[in-house]
Amino acid sequence: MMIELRQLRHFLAVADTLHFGRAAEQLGMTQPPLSQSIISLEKMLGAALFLRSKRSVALTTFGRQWLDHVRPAVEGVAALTDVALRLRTGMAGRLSLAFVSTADYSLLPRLVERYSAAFPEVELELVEATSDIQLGALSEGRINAGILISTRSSLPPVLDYRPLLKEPVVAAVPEAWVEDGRLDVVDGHLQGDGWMAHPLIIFPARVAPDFHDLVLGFYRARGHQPFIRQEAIQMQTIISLVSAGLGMALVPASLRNLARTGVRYIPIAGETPELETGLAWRRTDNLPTLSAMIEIASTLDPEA
Amino acid sequence: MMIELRQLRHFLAVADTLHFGRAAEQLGMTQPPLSQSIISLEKMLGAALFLRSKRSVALTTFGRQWLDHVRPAVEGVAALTDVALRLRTGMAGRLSLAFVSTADYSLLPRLVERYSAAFPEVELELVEATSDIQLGALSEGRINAGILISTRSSLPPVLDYRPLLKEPVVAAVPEAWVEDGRLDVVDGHLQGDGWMAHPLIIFPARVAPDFHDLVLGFYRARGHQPFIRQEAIQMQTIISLVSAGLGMALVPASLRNLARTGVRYIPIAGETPELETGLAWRRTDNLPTLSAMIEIASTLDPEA
DNA sequence: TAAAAATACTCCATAGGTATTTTAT
DNA sequence: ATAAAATACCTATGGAGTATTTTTA
Repeated sequence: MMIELRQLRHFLAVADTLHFGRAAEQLGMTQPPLSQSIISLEKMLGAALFLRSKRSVALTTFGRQWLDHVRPAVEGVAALTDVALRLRTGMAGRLSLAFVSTADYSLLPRLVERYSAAFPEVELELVEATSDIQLGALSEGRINAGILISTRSSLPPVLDYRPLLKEPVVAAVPEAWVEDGRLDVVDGHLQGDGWMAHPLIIFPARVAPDFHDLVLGFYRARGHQPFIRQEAIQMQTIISLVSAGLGMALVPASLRNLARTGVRYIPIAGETPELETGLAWRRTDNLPTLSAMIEIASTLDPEA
Repeated sequence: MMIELRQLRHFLAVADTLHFGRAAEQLGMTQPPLSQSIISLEKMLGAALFLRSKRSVALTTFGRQWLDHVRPAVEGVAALTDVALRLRTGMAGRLSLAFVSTADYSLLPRLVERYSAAFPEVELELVEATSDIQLGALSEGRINAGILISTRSSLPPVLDYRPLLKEPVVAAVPEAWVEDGRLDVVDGHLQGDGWMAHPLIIFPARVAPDFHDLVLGFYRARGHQPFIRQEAIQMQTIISLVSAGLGMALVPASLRNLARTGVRYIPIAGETPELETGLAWRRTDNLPTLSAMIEIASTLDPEA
C-alpha cells in the first residue's frame, strides 16, 4: 500500500481545522469518508496522528512532528502545476543563445537586460561564437538562437531570421597614423580613397562571409583592392593589432564602445556600407522561451 | 482536476525507461492504462511530455524540464514514509531535556555525546534549570525529561525516575584558607570537625531540597549547625563566592572539572554523604525519543 | 441532550485489465 | 512481419455518500 496525495491533503485539512466536520467541508466531501481516510493513513504509518475525544481533536506529538514534513512535501507537488504552466509559457526554462563578438558592445547587453528583466526565471545560456559556428550549432540543435552577421538570403531555409541592428562601418585606425598625417581626416571623417591603400586587418571569409564580402565589395566599388595584412577571428584581436600599428580595420560602429589606447574610430565620408546583425533560429523550434526571446528582440530599436 | 501522485510515478517510470511496456511492467500494471494515464496527464498540463513514434519514445523539451521538478517532488512525498518510521522509532524527532547546573561537568556531556552519536537526527533541546523548576516543567509537559537531584521517594507519583550518578560531596574552599592554615588538611583530606565552623555557601532549600537536606543532615549528624553565610542558585555563582573568600561550600565531586583560580576542591576524611543525580520523566510520556534517551541513560556507568 | 466522531452499508467513478487495432520499421 | 503504442471495452476496487450509532461534555 502506498501513501497517496489525497490522504495527505486530508491530513493537512484536519490538522488545520482540528475538526473532522469542518475539514471535510473544506475538502468538499462528507465527514465519514474523511474519518476513514485518516484512520487508514494512521494504520499505514503505524501510529496515531490525532487524539480524538468526542468533543475535541488534537494532534499527537507524532502527528505534529510529521506535519512539519508533510506540508512542504505536498506543497512541492502542488507547485508542479505552476511550474508546468511557466515552462509552457516561457516564463521559466532554459534558452541557449549564441552571439558574435561584435554584438558584445551594444546589442547583446540591451537584449539580455530586457529579456532577463521580463523573464527572470529563465536560465539564459550565452555562448560567444562566430557566425559560421553558430549556423552549425543551430542546425544540430546545440543552441536555440544565434545573434549573427548574415543576410536572410544566405541562410539555410530551415532557419528563420529577424534583423536586429543596422549600423554603418567605421574605420579603426592606429592613432599614430592620424598624428603623422598619413590619413586625410576632415571634420572627423576619412576623406577620399587614399586610406584604401593602407594595410587592412580583416575577419577571414570562412568565419563571417557576409562581413568579409561587405568589406571587399566596398573596396571594389571604389575601384580598389585591399592590401590584407592579417586575418583574425576575434574583434578583440583585430583591435589589438590596430593598436599595435599593424594596420587599420573596418568595423561595426558599435565597436566604438571598445575603447583602446592607440586606436581611433573614424567614420568614412560619403556612402558607407551598412552591416546587419540579426537573430536566427530553427523554424521548427517551438521552445516557449525562444518565442519570448524573438518577441523581445523584435521590440529593440534597429537603429540604436 | 488535480494531479495525483500515481500519475507522477507513471510519468517517472516512462521517463526512466522511455518504453511504455517496460515502464508498465516496472509499475506492476499493463501498458494500456499507463498510456491512458500519461495522455490524461498531458491533457491536464496542456502540453506533450513525450514524442512517440511507434518505435521509440523520447521526452519533449518540456517533458525533460518538467522532469527535473517532478522527481524531487515525488521523492519528497516518498520520504514521508521513512520520516514517519524514524519519528515512530525515536530515530528522528525532538527531545526537550532539562538539567541541573551540577550535571554540566560530567554527566550531561557524556549523556549528550552518547545520545547524539546514536541518534544524530534528533533535535535535542537542552535547558538548564534547578530541580524544583524541572518538576514543574515536567508535570506541565514543557520538557520531556530532566536531570535533577532528588530521591525516588520525594518525586510525585506521575513521574518515573532512574538514578544516573552517585558521587561523594567534596569541600570547595578558598585557597587562602588552605595557605593560612585555617583548615586541617592531611593527605589532601579535610580532617576532623573544625572546618564545620566556617561560613558556608549553599543552595536554597526551595531550589534543591534534597541537596540542602543532605548538607544540613551531614552537619547535624556530627553535632554541628552550619553558619550559612550566603545562598545562591547557580553552581557557578557558588564557586565565584568561594573564590572571593566569602565562605566554603559542599559540592558534588564532579564539580572539580570547574577549575577556578582561588578555589581548591578537597575531599572530606571519613564517612561522607553521597549525592544522587538522576533522570526523571512523566510515566505517561511515550515519546519514542524519550524511550531512547532512557535507554542510553541506563547504560551510563553510575560511578564514573 | 447535543455535538461530533465512528460504524455500517451502498454506490459509482475510475484505475486498471483484456482484446484488438494501428503504425512505423 | 513485428514490436510497440493507441483504442475500445470491461471489471472491480475503493473513495465517497447516506443513515445510524456511540460517546462525552
